[in-house]
Amino acid sequence: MIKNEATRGRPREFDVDAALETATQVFWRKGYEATTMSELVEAVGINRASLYAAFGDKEALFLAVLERYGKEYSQRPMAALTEIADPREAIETFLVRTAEHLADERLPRGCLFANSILESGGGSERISRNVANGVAGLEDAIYQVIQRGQREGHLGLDADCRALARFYVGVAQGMALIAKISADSSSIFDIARTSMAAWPTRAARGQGQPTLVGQSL
Amino acid sequence: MIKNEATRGRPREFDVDAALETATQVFWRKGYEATTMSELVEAVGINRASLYAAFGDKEALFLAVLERYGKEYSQRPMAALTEIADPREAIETFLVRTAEHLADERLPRGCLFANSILESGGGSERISRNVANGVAGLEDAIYQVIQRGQREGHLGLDADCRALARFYVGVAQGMALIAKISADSSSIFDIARTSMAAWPTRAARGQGQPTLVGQSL
DNA sequence: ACATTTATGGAACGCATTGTCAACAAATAA
DNA sequence: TTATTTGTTGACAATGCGTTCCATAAATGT
Repeated sequence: MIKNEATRGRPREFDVDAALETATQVFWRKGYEATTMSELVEAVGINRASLYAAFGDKEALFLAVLERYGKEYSQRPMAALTEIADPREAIETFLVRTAEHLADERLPRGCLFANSILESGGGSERISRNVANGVAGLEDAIYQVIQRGQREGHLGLDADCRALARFYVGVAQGMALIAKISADSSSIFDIARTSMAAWPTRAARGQGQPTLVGQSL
Repeated sequence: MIKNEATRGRPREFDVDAALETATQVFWRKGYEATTMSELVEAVGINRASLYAAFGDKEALFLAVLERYGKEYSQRPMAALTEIADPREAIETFLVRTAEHLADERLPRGCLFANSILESGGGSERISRNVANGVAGLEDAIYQVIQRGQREGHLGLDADCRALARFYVGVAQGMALIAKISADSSSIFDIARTSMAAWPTRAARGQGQPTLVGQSL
């Protein structure tokens, strides 16, 4: 976390959060490796040493950017998973909001998390772990929704909740990747819409009658 | 293309294709930006100048690597789309082979094409176009299979072939992304298997495509 | 044999990049 | 005021990067 207040000494002349937002845009557009500190310095509009003093080195700055991105940009899609009672509708809304996020022309292309995943391997270990944790958190949130839906009878007991959760995470990531290369945003909406056809209805084709034994994972 | 034969002069002491394969591994593991020429020189085991003489600069080498990767590694999954008559089985096999490719522990993590998508924006324009063309080619190949299946009556006439093709491309990309971060390869097989549940049967359950708030095409 | 062509090895160049330093400025606490 | 703490500034060091050059080695054609 970046400290934002000091009781003694000269106060900061720039807004930390605004600087972080600007840095986010640059990293998002160009990627971690390809972004230079000089670019960041110029974009943020402060001195080089001030940037280092406030955030540490490039890796620390990027980690702060990732954290802020998670709170600022992925909140709206993720919220659908807890706001909406019906599990199918919750996930559909999550996907649509994700697509809207990816299609927003005011923002850089793709998803910063997904972009960072592709870079993992060449980059630092901490960055990879950070992003991997974010994705794992998403899978878990989706899994909770689906499992609750199964308990409440919206899904058949034969549905594989873990596989479904993994599938919708994969769909979201696929959309993010396509959004990076496709100028036409209709692709990602096609993907979101089509993926909902994989949703298991309770009366799945001819499986045995549900047992009362709680199973899963 | 790289010339491999010369009638006059001293013959090359290394195998061009083997060098390209080694370079592929390095780029694949570390990414284009993060890979240095020194690493490539060391990995290939030849001299710096020889590498430049044979392939040109870093970008040209990477383009050669991309071309070779397309032929060497994506051929087997793609071949399923033309080999197998039944459209559903063709796409399912394509996905499974893709998953097998991604799960192969002898190979670097992820898919080189998918990994390279990130470089679009930070990297060169030619690389972006190259990768985008590859993805567009995949979408088209899948589209052909689905459309043929529709003509031959395997799919209902109400199926949206374009959306389906985009969906399965997105699934493949999502799998490639998950393969980068998940140590457990069961995730990608879950994704491949679950995505086939979105396949439209001829006697689709009455309602046709699910409704989705907001936009489409 | 000689001239020509190409590959090799190692050093070197020019430049970009990350990160740091010491001096100066501006605030608070006493 | 004075001391202290902290932010700002511009320049600078240190390193690593992609790329090229040059002398040498090894093949072919005449």
